[in-house]
Amino acid sequence: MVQYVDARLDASFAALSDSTRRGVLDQLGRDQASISDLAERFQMTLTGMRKHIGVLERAGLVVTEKVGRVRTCRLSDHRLDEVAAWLAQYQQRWDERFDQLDDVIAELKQRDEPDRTDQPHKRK
Amino acid sequence: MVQYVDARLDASFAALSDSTRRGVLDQLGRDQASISDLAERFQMTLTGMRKHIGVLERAGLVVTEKVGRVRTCRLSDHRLDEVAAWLAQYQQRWDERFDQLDDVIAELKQRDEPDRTDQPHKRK
DNA sequence: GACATACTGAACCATATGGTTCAGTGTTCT
DNA sequence: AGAACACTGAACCATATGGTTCAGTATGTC
Repeated sequence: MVQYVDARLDASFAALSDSTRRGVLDQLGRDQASISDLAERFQMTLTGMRKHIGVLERAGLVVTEKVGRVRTCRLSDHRLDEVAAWLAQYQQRWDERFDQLDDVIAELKQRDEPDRTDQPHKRK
Repeated sequence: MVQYVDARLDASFAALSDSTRRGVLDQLGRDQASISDLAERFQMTLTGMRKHIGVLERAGLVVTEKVGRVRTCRLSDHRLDEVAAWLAQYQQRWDERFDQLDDVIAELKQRDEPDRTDQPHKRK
């Protein structure tokens, strides 16, 4: 099951790694749009845009529905929470790591100046 | 200059779209490591790991330094703030969009039943 | 000096990506 | 019925990705 989360993270990050696709998400955040609309706005062929939409769909970020001859694209209810969670955890650990560095530095300082034992640490 | 941000976002998201690389970041968050250390832990050849490190370096997420014959890898001070900012903005707009949908639905209801103006909104 | 270690670079492989063109298919408009 | 429209699918292209092997090079160790 960890693998599924991993695969979804892979797909989400990969889908977001293209600025055209980020632009499409942005656009769909304003209003739903057809493939033609998006192709015109981002100056590319219908086929090209269809592929981007396919990537976003497979990543679960966009849903589409075809009515008559037009396929309408909308943001899905996938709020990128897993991505946000990964990122938050990364940043938290990053901060902790630098707190530890602070501690090490403080300890080294204490070793250098052993009589000043009541120095406050910056963070933590 | 918007393009530079775009390119950095591209590189950051692309770097994060592989679970081995996310694992490496995680590992480096605990402690610095050599290419050999990482290659062994993630069960791949030195050359393979070197490539992943190259991707992470180019994305600015990792810095390396070669001393003697060993290259040591560390997290860089790049805290993924741009990525976090993009994500936060996306989620914020996503929320706003669904709030707007609530409003539209409420208005439609009012138009259908003009005498019942005090109905509470239902959150989708 | 001989040998092991740690990495590097080139070459290769299969597959994916980001795009195109071109030839359909099905829908809507007149 | 015929034309215009919106999309689809296949084929193609150049480049990137995620991995490998193999043959170096530089650096430590005995």
